[in-house]
Amino acid sequence: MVKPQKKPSQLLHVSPVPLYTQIKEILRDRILDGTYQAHEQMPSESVLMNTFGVSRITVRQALGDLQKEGLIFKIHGKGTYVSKPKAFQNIAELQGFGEAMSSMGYETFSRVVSIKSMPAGATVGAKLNAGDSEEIVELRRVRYLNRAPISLDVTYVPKSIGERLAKEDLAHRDVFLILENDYDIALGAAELQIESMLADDYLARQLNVEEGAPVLRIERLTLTADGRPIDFEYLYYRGDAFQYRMRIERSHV
Amino acid sequence: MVKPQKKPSQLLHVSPVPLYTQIKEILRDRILDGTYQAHEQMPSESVLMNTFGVSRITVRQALGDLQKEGLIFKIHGKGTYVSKPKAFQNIAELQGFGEAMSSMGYETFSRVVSIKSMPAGATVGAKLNAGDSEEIVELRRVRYLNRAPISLDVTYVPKSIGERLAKEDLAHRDVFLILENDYDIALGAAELQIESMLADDYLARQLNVEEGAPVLRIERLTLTADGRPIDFEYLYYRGDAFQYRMRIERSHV
DNA sequence: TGTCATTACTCGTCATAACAAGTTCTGGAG
DNA sequence: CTCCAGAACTTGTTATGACGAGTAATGACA
Repeated sequence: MVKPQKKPSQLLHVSPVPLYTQIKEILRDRILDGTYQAHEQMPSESVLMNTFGVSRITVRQALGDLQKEGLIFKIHGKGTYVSKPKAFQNIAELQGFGEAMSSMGYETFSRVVSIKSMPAGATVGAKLNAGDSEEIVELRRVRYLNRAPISLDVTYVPKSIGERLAKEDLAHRDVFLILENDYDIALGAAELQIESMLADDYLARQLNVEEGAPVLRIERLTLTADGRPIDFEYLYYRGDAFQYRMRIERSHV
Repeated sequence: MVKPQKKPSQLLHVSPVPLYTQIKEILRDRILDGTYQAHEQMPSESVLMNTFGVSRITVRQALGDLQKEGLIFKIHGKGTYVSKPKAFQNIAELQGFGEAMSSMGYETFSRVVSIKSMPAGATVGAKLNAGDSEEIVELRRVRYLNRAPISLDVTYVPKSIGERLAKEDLAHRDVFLILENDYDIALGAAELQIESMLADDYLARQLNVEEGAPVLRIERLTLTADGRPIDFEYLYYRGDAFQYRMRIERSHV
């Protein structure tokens, strides 16, 4: 029997959005607007079942999602509680190189080493969700900080974007900012992978270091807000001259 | 009706560990040992129900947990697939080494190289908000992943905490988890600094690499939830054997 | 008064059942 | 042969029911 609801709220049973999502949103609102105060109580599952007129499974799925978000936590045998509002946003923020440096007051510019169209190949193709033989654009730049070379950036973007980027002032403008401001592409998250390696001959020349010097190698795949990969880069930083800094938050609990 | 199991494996129905956890472990093992190959299919839910002799709810809970761990992903209407092992591991979340690795199903342990009390000194003192001559505890551990040395951790904590830690099972337990669970210290954020360097003689011996091999050097200052520094570490990772992965979000929009 | 068993609450686990909503394949109609 | 409807799969959502396990308050007994 699917009795929609008697007294309770305006849950839509025929809606395209599932019940547990609707309940999750309602509860989240109540937490954020203070209806449920930080660090105590929360109606029990059976109470929520009655107020929303749904089954326990549905309530538990809503609560489970909120727990994953870190908004609430549960204690077996006692109840469900509202977390302290601490863990809101990751301070780990996605920034381009120039963005980060200029916000710290450093003078930067980039020298474009090369920019060319080529087949994606297996590795890059997989990252950018393109076929091996699909044409993409590779952009190589050396970034300078206070006139000293600091990193080599090898950037891969889809051909459509690469051809537009080629016309831009890449020496002074950040790719991230061009994508966002000029092309109206909302950026979402990035996946990073960091490792340590030794400079080979090519890298050593570009970064003006000895061959065999330590280099920080970062692989970065940037995604748009809706999750499509749009920019894949290898960043080779001089190990002696740069430190990658970030701040990360402990999840919930 | 609680029919234990007919043909299937050795699931313990009376065990203190829930069925879905047992199934999760079994499936994770099969993924890690290659029984289920990367990036294609996985038995469907109904197949798993039959093979394990459990209900769909139980299977789904096991699969859901594995998905949260990033080992698998699902496609509505198609099936469940094994993630490519590269597929990030997680997010901008503060985790200890063991925590991160064991959640991926790897076997880890630590060898305590030394643990001693000493004056903080200028650098560490500044990080931990202590006077130069204040006594602090230094803990050196080599972390092993599948029996191979993977990193050297040099940890500095206030004397009061260090003396308690000295009595703990540091070979198998994460300092983060001890602080949170046993000492009731809520952790907040951490500040990281990453750079690339070459292994010196001492590091080379500890990590079993050649002198001059690339090493990832991470400086990490961990703060409690209320912002007090509590743990300052230098982590030296073998550059050839480990990659530091993370996912960060674009802030504003 | 102090101890302990009972009870009533909480969340945790698991079964059975049904339908919805995607995907893929197949077979029949044109 | 092409195209499209439908079957046969998949995962997604939801209901109902039951018992287990942890917590806290009650009340009886010593």
